[in-house]
Amino acid sequence: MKTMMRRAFTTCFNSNTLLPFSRLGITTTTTTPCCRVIALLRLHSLSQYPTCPNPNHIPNHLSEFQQLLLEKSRVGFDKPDDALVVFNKMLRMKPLPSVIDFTQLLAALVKMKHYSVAVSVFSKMCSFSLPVNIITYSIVINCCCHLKRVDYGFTLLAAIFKRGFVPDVVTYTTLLRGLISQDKFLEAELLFKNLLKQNQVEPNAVIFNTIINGQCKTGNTSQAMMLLRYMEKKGCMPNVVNYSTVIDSLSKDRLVDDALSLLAEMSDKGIQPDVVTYSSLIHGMCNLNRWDDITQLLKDMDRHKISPDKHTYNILVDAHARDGKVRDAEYLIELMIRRGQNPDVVTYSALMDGYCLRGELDKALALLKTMRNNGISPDAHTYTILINGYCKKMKVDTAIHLLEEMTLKGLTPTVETYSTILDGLFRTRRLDEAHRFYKKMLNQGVKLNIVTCRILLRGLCWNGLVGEAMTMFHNMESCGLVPDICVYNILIHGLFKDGKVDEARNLFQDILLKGLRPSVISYNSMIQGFCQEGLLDEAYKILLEMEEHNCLPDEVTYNTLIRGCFKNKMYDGGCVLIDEMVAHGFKADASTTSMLFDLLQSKEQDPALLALQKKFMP
DNA sequence: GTAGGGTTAG
Repeated sequence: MKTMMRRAFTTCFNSNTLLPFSRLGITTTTTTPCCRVIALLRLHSLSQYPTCPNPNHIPNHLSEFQQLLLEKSRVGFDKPDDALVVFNKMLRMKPLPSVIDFTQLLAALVKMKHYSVAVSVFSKMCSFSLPVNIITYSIVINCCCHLKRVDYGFTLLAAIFKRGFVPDVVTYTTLLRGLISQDKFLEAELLFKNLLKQNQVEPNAVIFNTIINGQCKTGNTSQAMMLLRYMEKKGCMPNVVNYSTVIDSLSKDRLVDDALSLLAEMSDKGIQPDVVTYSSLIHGMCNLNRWDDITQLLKDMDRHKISPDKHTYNILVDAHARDGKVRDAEYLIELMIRRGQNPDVVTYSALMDGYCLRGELDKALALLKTMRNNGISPDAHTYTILINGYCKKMKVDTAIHLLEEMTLKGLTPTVETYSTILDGLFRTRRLDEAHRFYKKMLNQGVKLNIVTCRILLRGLCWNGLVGEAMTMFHNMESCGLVPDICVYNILIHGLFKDGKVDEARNLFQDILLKGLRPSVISYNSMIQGFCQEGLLDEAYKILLEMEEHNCLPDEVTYNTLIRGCFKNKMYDGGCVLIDEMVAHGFKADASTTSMLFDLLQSKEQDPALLALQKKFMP
């Protein structure tokens, strides 16, 4: 009897309904697509790397100063004072070193990231009336930008004009980058437009890319694409960096097929893609689990004699680790070492994330030690991954201990670190501690982001404090945080769970009023809420509304509604929906299947139920 | 020949 019923299921719902292994990313065969990726990498014929020139070789035609400087820029200025020693030596030289020599000193300091020292050397140069030129100024403006003082950069621009120098395209590019890095993209765009309008600069691919990149980073990839077209129209041929920037942004937006079109386009135009172009695309494909495309891209790289670099390997290690394939990730790391690409903190953190996702905390912890033994310092992100692993296993005390440890090691916990622990405290229902911890993180000056808000709202709802969640929701905008669709979804779910149907209904209506689009999760939450309350009519109306708003129902939508029908003894409706679901290519999930299983065994004498039993038992 | 600005990984 049971076998017969199971057979009925398999014909009706296709196979592996109960255990959709492949969709969980768990595969038991050995010829998975990602294995092919690894096999391909192993066969990659491009393991020859250009030999580096001997870094210890110092040409003997350099001046005494230049030798000193070259030495310093290689070993680095241990203390900023070293640079001042060199500077003072230069001041005593006869004849006085040239403007190029002094500018080289600044450039060497920039290379060591001693931006503030460079600025103070420059101001000394000015006070001694030493010669400077537009290049010197551009370097110092760049330092100001790195020190988050783009305003000083503009003060220097004024000084440039005052002294009769002419800012060039590099000067302006530096300033634009400074503005963008300080979230002043609109100002940057305005300045750029004015520079073009007034013919102040002859724009090149770099300055265009600065703006293109700014548009990409502010979520306007389509505008970046338009600028790519515009620069070409203006006679400035886009290069591989311009294309790679847009391709990367498209890949991040999951528009990988558009990214592939751009790749084809650049090849048509004779612009050779490089390892960055391919790595960006591979990253995009990894996010969508499009393993066949990854294989194809790696083949293309091989054909074009482009070797994967550390970034490429890190992307692949991360993709495998996140897919739970830690053995493959480990193997990729071995492979990258053999290919001369040294794994770094990003590589090992990705692997650690894989261990944590599988709950293999011992391995994750052991990896932390391995990293240290290999001279790689775990950073704040590494610790956050580990902390997240412990929180997900409900071992919040260990997580808090790790937070203390990282602080002792001089690492600054980020908002992600704190949010992770907060989530752990909520999950373990340690409400008082969550509250205290939240206050503490605010006192630390941590700036909340939208993810923290989601954690707080979900934590409050989860613990039956929907009222507090709603209060927080109403205060969000005063903190400069705009609720997104996830926030609405969390609250709708919470309100229904608390029986607050009217409030949930109102909030759902607010979504459109706020100019947001309900996601499939929003609709599913509404359907689930209405079904729970026995409001099947309203639940069904939501399904129709989805179709009106071009939001395709998914497996969860149908399963929720079908279970709602069964629970409310609407067997006919459930039956129709099952047919519709199967017609859309979806299957019953485990919970619906077991519910139906029970119904088929039921001895209840409902005519609709009998019809249902007849339908599923041949 | 000589000094400055651009794209990728958690």
